[in-house]
Amino acid sequence: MIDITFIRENSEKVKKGMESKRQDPKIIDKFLRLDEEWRAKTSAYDQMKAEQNTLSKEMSAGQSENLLSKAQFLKKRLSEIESEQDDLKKSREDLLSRIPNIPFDDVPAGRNEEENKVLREVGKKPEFDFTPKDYLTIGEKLGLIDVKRASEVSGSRFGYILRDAALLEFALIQLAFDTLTKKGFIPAVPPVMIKPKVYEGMGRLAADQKEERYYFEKDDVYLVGSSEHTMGPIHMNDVFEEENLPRRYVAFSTCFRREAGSYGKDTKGILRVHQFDKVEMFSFAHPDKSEEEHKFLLSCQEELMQKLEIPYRVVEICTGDMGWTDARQFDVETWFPGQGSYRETNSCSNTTDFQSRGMNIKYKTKDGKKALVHMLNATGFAIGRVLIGIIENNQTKEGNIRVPKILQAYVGKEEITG
RNA sequence: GGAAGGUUGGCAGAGUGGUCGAAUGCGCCGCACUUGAAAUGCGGUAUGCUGAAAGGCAUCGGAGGUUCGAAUCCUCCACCUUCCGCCA
Repeated sequence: MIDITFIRENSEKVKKGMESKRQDPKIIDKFLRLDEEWRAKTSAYDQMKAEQNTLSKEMSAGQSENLLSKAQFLKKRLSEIESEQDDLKKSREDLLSRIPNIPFDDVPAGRNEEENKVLREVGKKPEFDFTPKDYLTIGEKLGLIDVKRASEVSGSRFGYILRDAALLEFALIQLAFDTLTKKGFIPAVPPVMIKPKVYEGMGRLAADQKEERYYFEKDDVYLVGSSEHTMGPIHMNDVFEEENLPRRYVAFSTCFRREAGSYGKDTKGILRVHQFDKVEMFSFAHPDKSEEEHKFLLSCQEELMQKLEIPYRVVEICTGDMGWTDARQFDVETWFPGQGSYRETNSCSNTTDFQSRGMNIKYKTKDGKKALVHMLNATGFAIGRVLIGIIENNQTKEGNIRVPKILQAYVGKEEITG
């Protein structure tokens, strides 16, 4: 959630920010109008309530008969005002949930992913003396991926990860945890179900995201789309000592996404599925240092990719393509030779105080005051997509897959063959 | 799934209709005393909204209700603890 005082004082800036994120800036005017009405109503309510409180005190001191009729009138009037106030409050909150985080001033402006800014390309693209195949052809032939059977069992956009591919999954998880816990990240396996109220606070049930979530009506819980969603709330209502920041976690969980609105997009294979596993980094940082922390998380992502010896590029996401909660976002895109293109495998976001406000996560400043922390999240390995990267980059002429050096010890072999 | 008990400020814990935003203790902060510390004494110590400020309003797990007035009474819900059942 965005800072309401900031909207009141910087409405033009917020409108521009919304426009740059391709949201309707008129929402701000509507919001400000309602906000003002709500404040007027609140003040009227408070005044009348004050009158009632005084009256009650007088009655407790005696002479209740004389004052009773006045008290009863106040009671009736108050309940009317209260319901008007409630309506205003609801509409106001509804509008608030339609305002995203505002990008930093120096985020590249742009409408869609075509205007993202490539910062660097790292690693040498493999050269093949044959036409490289796509991961699904190789994976199916070697018995590593089965989407046909998965679709019969579970529907479209599911996959079985089998044999050495399943072993590779655990190897990747282990590699990520080994690498990151050495840097002081706290290892975690979070819940994958989350209460609506908490989810809202994380900004992940906003108007544009709700359709993306799985929801169990009977239990009133959602399935998380990422371990980010339950790692942020681990410090709900906490106050950090300043010296304990940044606090970093590396979490593993399955992620669930309805993929609503992506019909026809990447329908084949396991690139875009309803369920996948992911290692995620999460950080709670001092607001003055969150940009620095953001770069650190990005460097961790790059380190992990470099350990796999797979070529990738780093992209700064333009305003129009950014996430709802983000003030700045980098993506790591992995080279997929079978497709002849870079595809998003990692994302790295600074949500500033957009999530910490909803979660009420603060730190104590040197002069004893409390202020909101900044919250950041970054993909470690999105397993399915990394597998694609490994398979396509390390394929051999014979249709086998060389196991990246660093994973060989985990998997127990140098090459995956049929 | 069944039964019982519980949820109050950083913590412990009092409080069963009005003077309770809340006793007391611990903790924490400040001051005094002290070479320093401990001990002791004095004072302070929840959050949010609103307001230029003074102040006002709200909050005792959550939502409703009764009442002129609710931490306190009623209803529903959530969570915790213990026991039974079930289960990896």
